[in-house]
Amino acid sequence: MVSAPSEQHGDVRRLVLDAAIAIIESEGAESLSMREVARRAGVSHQAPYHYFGDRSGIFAVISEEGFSSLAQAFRNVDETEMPAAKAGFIAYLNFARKHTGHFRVMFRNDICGVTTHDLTAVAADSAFDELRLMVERITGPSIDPKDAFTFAAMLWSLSHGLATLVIDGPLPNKIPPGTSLEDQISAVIDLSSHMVALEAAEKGLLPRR
Amino acid sequence: MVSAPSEQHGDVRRLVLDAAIAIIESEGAESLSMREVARRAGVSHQAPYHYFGDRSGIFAVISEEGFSSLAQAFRNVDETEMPAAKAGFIAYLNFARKHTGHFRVMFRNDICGVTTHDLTAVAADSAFDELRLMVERITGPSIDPKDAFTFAAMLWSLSHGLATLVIDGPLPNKIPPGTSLEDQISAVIDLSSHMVALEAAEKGLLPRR
DNA sequence: CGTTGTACTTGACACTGTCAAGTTGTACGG
DNA sequence: CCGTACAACTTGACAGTGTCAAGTACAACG
Repeated sequence: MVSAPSEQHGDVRRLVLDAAIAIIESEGAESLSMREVARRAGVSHQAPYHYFGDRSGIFAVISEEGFSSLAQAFRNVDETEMPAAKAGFIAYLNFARKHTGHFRVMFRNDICGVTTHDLTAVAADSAFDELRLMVERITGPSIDPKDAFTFAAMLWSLSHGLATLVIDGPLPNKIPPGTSLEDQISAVIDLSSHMVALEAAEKGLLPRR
Repeated sequence: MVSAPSEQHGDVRRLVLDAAIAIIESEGAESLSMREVARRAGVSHQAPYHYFGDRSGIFAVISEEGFSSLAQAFRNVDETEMPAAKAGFIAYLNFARKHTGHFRVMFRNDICGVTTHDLTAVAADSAFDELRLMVERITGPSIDPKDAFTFAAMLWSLSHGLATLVIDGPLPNKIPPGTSLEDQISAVIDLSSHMVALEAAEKGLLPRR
């Protein structure tokens, strides 16, 4: 019979996973080597292979963890202090900056295979469902489901694009003199949430409050 | 004295570059190997190294090409038939879908080093400048430069997020039953450009026409 | 003809992902 | 207490990879 994972078991697995995430955070997903991961975790070069099957397996688990964590972040969004859209943007960007290792992997079908690994796909789905719930909180529940999907996709695009450009893209190199990156980011977020509110209002969708 | 590159020179270089782009397009940037590139181009395993220095060098050149090409795409945007914002979104998405090999590399600092390779950085800058010019065409020239930057960053985020999600992200797996991916994409684009127009109008920035 | 430089090629090395086969420990049925 | 079974690893081997170093072929120039 299969026994529950022992502490040791969980330890090594976690150790390996954290080593991988740390490498991705500092070096990028490209230069992650299973053997280097093993070295940092203090185990043999085959231990990671034992837990994750192959290289794409470890990426898949990181991706799954990331999507679950993102869904949780959406769930925790507190829209009492500011418009839901703004809170959502901030939550998304914070997630990307805090969990850069995860974030870099989550949207890379070529290495983690959202389509091929079932658990990852499920986690990604639940994150998107959470986003759709947030849209309903922005627009009210009267919105047509198809419009809600479109709205959610738009919000996701906006959040995701901003986060990607900030983390890996050329945007930080281009801030005009006299302003800081943080200033620019919050300016973009303010502009975006204002714009979203305008759109919702024009559609007759009242932001609840 | 340095002679102009001979035909042969350009041929091999182009051959190598195109082989690399083709591999990235079909397999992703992760699994690009210099030796496989060389094999496909029919040269020795060191020929690519000769032209591009190292692996990151070939990515840098592809990235540079991509940004130049993107700048050109912005320049070619024809806003006589539809609002400039909408035309811009479509141009961006078309670029990403048509030049997927380039696009996958352009926003990956970890492998191509926008910050480290000067030519790439210059090309990225000129693409962003082109985008800012487009913003002025949307809002009119009266806009404050700082606001123009924020506006441009927002537009870039929106375009980039959508393109990324469509190409590599989980969005295509999530289209609701009864609609096609193309339908959803154009719905998101319509929503986005409508929203941008609202924002511009509210700011008193008239879309010229 | 000799030199110089470009455009490559051949050879070597340490490192990588992965397959195959061991080893260790531990839980459990008898 | 013994045997067996299975998880949790380790050790060993192999083809493939990026990159350094050293060659070769050949055109241009003096």
